[in-house]
Amino acid sequence: MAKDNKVWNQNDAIPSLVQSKQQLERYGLDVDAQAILVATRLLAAGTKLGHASEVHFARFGLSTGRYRVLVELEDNEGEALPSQLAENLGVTRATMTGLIDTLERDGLVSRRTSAQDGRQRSVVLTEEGARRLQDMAPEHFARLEAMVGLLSIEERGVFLDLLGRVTQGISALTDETIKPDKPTGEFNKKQHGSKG
Amino acid sequence: MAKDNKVWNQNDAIPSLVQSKQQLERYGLDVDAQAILVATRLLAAGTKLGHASEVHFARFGLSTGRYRVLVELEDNEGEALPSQLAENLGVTRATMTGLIDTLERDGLVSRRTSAQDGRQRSVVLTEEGARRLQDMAPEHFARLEAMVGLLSIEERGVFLDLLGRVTQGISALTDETIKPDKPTGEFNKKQHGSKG
DNA sequence: ACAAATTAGTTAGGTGCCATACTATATTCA
DNA sequence: TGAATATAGTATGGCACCTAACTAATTTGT
Repeated sequence: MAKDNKVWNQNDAIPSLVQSKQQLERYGLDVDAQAILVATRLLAAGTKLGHASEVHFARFGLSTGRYRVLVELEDNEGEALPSQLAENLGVTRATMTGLIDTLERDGLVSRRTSAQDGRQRSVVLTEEGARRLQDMAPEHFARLEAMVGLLSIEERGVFLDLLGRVTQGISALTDETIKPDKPTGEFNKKQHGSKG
Repeated sequence: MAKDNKVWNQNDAIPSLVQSKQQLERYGLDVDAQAILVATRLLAAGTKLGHASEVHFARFGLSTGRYRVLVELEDNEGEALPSQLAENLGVTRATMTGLIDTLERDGLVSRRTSAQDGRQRSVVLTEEGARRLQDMAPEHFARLEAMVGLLSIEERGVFLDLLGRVTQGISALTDETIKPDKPTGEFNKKQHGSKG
């Protein structure tokens, strides 16, 4: 039995160009292997990022979503409606309920019924919530900075540009139909707002 | 009722440089705002990617993890051990059990007890599993290609390089301690966020 | 005024993944 | 030989997030 020294990094599954080529060959597809490589690496990075983000915020007793709720509250002068928060964070109202539940249980936010509209229960950032943000900020931002520490200032700008376009491209995975490959405009996905 | 003409609804609000600056100012931190912006955008992209990936694979009755299991099996001539799969995919063995359970239930893989080692139960890609991969391949790879379609060939190369280094940097979020960053032989500042 | 429709928020149930602890088999060593 | 240990796989329980259905409050239509 092989006695590999498994270090157990998450480095394991970095897809290679050879793998992409093999796959495309296997299925008899005429697709640019490099594009597939970029996309596959991106997906792998996304998975890794998501996990790392949860690990990171868990250090401060938070999750990615709950942290974002706190920041969003702070950006809104400490108070916001659940529906607002849900929309701004891109999660469903049901998810927001769960996030707020936990935050409230931990004393980081509190719910307040609206006097004007009895259906609304606005969410308020508590002192402890604000303090949590303050306390975690140094380490949080230091780690974020370290994350891009392997890029030079210049490269960060380039990366930002490219990442922006790639992020737009993510919708190619979720769109109903496959769109023609043309790097010209941005398209609206499916509208979700009030009746269109 | 506010009827904003926000065209970017549903998607997470894209963090801006101004927001990063405001945050750093609010907490009194001396950190490069652009670095934070890049990191924050990256985290947002990661979240979006993870979700989009699940949506994408759900079209084919799979999840991201289950698809990766099938591909890994195909790369290993249709058979592999759960522990192998778990290590190669960077998930725990417990997670792999769950993935295999579902794949087996759907008839895409089957379990086979090993004659040599009674503890091992190797996983075999079934005909239907191979067919599933074949069937989904055209759309799958077309969507992947479309995802990076907003990047030119050259830009893809650049992006690949930068993404690789950023992916390495993700460990900055999960490491026990914050490591000093050494970009390309330059000391920016102290990485200890301690004020004063 | 009052039933119908709309809206805000919550509850219920499901998926994907993980950590911990457990069972069963194999190996090591006194 | 037999107990201790290591390994392979699994069961259990947890979190994050989702969709769909639900309750309560407001608005609308006649």
